[in-house]
Amino acid sequence: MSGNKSFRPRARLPRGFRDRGAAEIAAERAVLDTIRRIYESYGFEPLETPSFEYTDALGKFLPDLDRPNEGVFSLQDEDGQWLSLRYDLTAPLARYVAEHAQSLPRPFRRYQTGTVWRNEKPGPGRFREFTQFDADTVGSASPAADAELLMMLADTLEALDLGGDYVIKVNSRKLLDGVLEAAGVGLDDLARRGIVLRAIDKLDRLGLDGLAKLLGQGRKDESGDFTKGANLPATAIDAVLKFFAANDPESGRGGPRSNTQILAELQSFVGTSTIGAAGIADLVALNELIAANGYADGRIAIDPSIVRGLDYYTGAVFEAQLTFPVANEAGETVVFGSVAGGGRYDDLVARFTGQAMPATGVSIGVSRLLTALRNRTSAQIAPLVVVLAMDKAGLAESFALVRELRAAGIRAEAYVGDAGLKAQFKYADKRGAAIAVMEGSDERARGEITLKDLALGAELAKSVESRAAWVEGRPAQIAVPRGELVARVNAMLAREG
RNA sequence: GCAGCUGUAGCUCAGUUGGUUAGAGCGUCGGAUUGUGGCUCCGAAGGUCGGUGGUUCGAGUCCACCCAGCUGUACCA
Repeated sequence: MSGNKSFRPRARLPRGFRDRGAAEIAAERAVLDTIRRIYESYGFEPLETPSFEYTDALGKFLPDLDRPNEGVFSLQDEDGQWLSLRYDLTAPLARYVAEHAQSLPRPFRRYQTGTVWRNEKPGPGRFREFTQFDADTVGSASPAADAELLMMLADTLEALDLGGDYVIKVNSRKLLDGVLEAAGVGLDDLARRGIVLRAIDKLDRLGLDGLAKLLGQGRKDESGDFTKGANLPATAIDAVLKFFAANDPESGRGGPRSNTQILAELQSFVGTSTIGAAGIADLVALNELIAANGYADGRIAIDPSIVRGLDYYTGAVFEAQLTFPVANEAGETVVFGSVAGGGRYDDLVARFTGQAMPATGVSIGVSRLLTALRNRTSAQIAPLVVVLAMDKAGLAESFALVRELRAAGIRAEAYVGDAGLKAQFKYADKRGAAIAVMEGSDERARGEITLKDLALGAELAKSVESRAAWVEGRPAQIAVPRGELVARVNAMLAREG
């Protein structure tokens, strides 16, 4: 590289990764603070774990290959062991609990936020590096633990001003297993079960027709790509389709139906399946709790078509979807996944310990949520005062001025560039500064400073016609005694609101 | 991975049936104005026309392959 003088690296970002500026950071902080406030009010306590874990602890080794799955970013440690960047916060939690089970209270309820990484193809609202905010309850098999998380998620989304713009859909993997069992798909037929579950997951996009094809021979999409089907017998396909036709919460018999109505009709579809009956019992218990607390008003809705991709889920599964269309930078409406999800993963800790340890959790996709809200929210940033550099003699005094302002709790900076005054004003504009402070030789001689209200000045500039008048008039600026700096700045900021 | 669409200045785009030196707006920088943001005027910088090969007297324009981006789809262990 150094041998080739003409080489210049192209300044560019790896795909799926993003730079984030002041506005987005402020917006994310606001969201994180809100979520944290709600989670803490529920009594969850914080936990942090490292970005890297041993790949086997994440369960990301390819079967029969001494190599991590491509979906995680991995590297080999000096001793040859594989490390991977965490792809969610749940697997590290399972490792943590397995490592410290003896000393933790049970149920153990913790929250955690942080960056996770997935080496996948990026898309709308899908990044290779993003922020999640999780809460989990480990050590309780009770539907009360799931219900609590659902209600807390609803409270959180409300606190994020999403009231009326989301729905949390709940299902149970046990229920799905029961339906499949009743339809003749054995629980041990993992490959076929996977295909069927993935097909069900696409019901909202493909409809019953698409689902029927995926359960049978397969389906060709508009682009001509063929997706292999599950090759179920016709009777099984009928049974599954009937189940979803009857339990579509949207279209079923004219409008959305209540959780109780849906639950009442589930029984006939699981037949004699024990696991199916258990799934229904879980959902009934869960619904009683949320209904008694007023959350079954459409915010939390039973929806038997919710599956979730991760295969470690064992019981309740849920996801929060936004109910308004999301547009990309080009203004096109785009297919946008759920902004939060979760469920019960009763076997994840036992992977390490061999001891049963039921657990359930929820995860908010903070990055995706921020993308969806991009055009709806703008976080407030404290106003900025810039002290301009008039001449070298005043530099030390500039720093004295900003120190005074900061001591009074005002965000202030001294201009440290070397451009002329005109450029300094442009700089202050670009920074979005509220006030510029000037103390040149004229002011010093009189023991004064000059304050300029930049927002007001910009307003007044619209009605100024000649440059001479604009310069001479010096709109929106006043000379005040040096000693009144803080008081006058505060007064000016107060006027801005 | 599969498919469709799109690649021309920092950004948004124009560029005729292939024809001199590839343009505009915005933005950037400088000046008019050596201590005042806006408006106006003047000037400047900024381009491997995504890449390679081909057709042609001549290619930003036509052809082939490749690359990248977007969107959808698949996969997401």
